[in-house]
Amino acid sequence: MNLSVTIKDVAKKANVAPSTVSRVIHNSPTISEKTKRKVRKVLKEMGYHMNENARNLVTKSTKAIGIVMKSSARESLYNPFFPEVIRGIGDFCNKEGYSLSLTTGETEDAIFEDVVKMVQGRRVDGMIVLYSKKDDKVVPYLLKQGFPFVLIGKPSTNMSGITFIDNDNVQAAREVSEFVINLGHERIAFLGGSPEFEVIQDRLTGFQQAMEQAGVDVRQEYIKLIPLNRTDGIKAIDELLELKEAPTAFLVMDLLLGVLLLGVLAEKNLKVPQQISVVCFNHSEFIEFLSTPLTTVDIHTYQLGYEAAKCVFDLIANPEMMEKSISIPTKIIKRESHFVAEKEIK
Amino acid sequence: MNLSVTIKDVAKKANVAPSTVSRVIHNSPTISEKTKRKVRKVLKEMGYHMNENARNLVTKSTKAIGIVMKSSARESLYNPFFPEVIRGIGDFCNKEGYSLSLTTGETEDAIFEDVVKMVQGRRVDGMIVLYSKKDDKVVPYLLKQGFPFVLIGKPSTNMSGITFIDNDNVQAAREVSEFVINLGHERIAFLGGSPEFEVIQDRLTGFQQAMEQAGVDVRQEYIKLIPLNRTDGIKAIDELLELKEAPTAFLVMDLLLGVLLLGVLAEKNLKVPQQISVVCFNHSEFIEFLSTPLTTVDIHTYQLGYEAAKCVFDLIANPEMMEKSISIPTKIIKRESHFVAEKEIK
DNA sequence: TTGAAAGCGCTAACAG
DNA sequence: CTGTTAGCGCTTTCAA
Repeated sequence: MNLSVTIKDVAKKANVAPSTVSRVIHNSPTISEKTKRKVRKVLKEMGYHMNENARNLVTKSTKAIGIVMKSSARESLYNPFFPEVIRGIGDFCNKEGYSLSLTTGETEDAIFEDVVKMVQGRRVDGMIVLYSKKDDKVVPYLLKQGFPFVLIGKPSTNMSGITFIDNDNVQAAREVSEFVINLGHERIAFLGGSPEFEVIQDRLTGFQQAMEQAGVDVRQEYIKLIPLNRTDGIKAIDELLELKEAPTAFLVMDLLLGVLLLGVLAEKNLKVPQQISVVCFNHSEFIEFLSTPLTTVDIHTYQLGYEAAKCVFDLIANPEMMEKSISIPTKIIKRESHFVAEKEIK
Repeated sequence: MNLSVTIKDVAKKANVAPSTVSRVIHNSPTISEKTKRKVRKVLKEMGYHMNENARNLVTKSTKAIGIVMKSSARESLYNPFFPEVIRGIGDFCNKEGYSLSLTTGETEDAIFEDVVKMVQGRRVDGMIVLYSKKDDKVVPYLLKQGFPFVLIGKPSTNMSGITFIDNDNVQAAREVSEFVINLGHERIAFLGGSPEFEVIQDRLTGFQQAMEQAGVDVRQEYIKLIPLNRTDGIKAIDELLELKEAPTAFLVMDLLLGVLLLGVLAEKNLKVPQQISVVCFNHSEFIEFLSTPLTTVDIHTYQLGYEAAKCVFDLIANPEMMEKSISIPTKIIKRESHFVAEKEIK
């Protein structure tokens, strides 16, 4: 391992004071071009590189931002949200010369400990919390510490002072519902997602609003709020399809449930889009690999991450900044997973 | 923001020397229980927390390990490898009280810069490189620096002194080929993966070995080495299916290609497993959501990450350690995506 | 325009 | 068993 070259070493070799070397590194305007050239030469010759720890110690900044993952990274396994959002955050941080630090805990408590370590240990300048969960300790802690952080998602009720980035899920669901309604559908199913997530509540609201406005009844038996797994998914789908008046269209809350649905429909020989329309939240390039061209709602995960990073930087630069919330628009990516129902055709 | 409590503050309040506080924190046996109790009380009262930067500066360790991502995190987007391997690494690091630091660059050069910053800036104690690519600068750099690192994958040719973790892909492919051959298949296709990846070469070798040993001809037109995307995938699959003697079994190198294949087969009304057998590398829990029960090869991505982390810790603890390589076994997860061909039935 | 000196918060000899 | 002292490598007044 290369013995490390310090500012002192460089200073000695260049016949200047350490402080001068420091100034050259920071390109201070008070240093003559001549010395700068001289010092830079030695810097290069000796292969100098900054010891970030020393710098951080004195500047009290770390050039790193922390990312709080959902308890159990496992949950992120299924869908591309995690890598996509990291990519967004990473891109912005990279531009600013910042690095990323992840929590590694698996349980809620372990993650909380990670966060405390990052914050109190001054390992990061700011944090991005990748989830929003009720009764979670992380956000309240960060809030109490006055530590700069941004939440991706919607803060749970009655918390203020939080800057967050989210989609307008009410609006997105309304739009997509209108789209399906305008195709002529009236028997529309709302499939998937645990009701405890804000996201699902919002989308449900949007769905109901659209239905109401169109004067179409929302039938409770068409609404299936279920956890994201095969068993519950199959069960819900079967129940829906066995209804005397089975739905003609499905609003699916997650791509994986969409895949599941397509499988079941294929088994039952129900053709998409000829017999059933399907629209699915959380677009991913993955859908290109499916044989059925699925219409999806793109929530722009990358943007979510990118904007979150941006906000955290603003917050770091100006800690007294008012909290704000940013809404990332969603977009319907239309493919042929739906048909124009009779009502419309006539 | 909480003004930070330092060891000095605590020392003053507890009427001891800073070094004593430090010793208490590290639970040094040379401190009397009495002082320990006293100091610990003050520690708690004042909400003391270590400043890691200061500690790192003097101990020259960082309690963090760096992860080098593939250029373009985008590539990792499609499959669960990335989150899974991170989970494995993270679990181990968490046990050791280490945190993770990710490269954020998108281009090869940017990533290289990130690595240099991490290494020279002493931001991490060791690194894990998540890919193995020919002509990549990262591994040679780490090697030259004598910096502790572990490679996930197989080092490109003629590099020694590298500790790496990999699957035995030759063996895995041989096994899975034997499995398919034993089902009675002779027209077996090998689908997918750019030939420039070691992984693909190894699997191809294993496939050929198994075929040879079984005395079955390997037909070149059954081997399709293609990049992982819809267009090329569809093209290759179509070509295979249009052969006068189309394959009766497919060895697919990636889950996504498997999904694509299932779609095409369904469209052509070819039943899996009744008419065609499919075996797919890179198992993921995702396959539970597919309607066709696909037989897959589990490469144990989590383990790959976990073992890599372990190795890096060994290397950090003992830098002079001989390089070694660890092979993570693979496992065939049998489902019903294959049939027993006539040869066997008779 | 540059240098000297102090100190960031911590650890680690070395005394006592 | 505990205190004193001297840095780790860097930045930053303050003086010159």
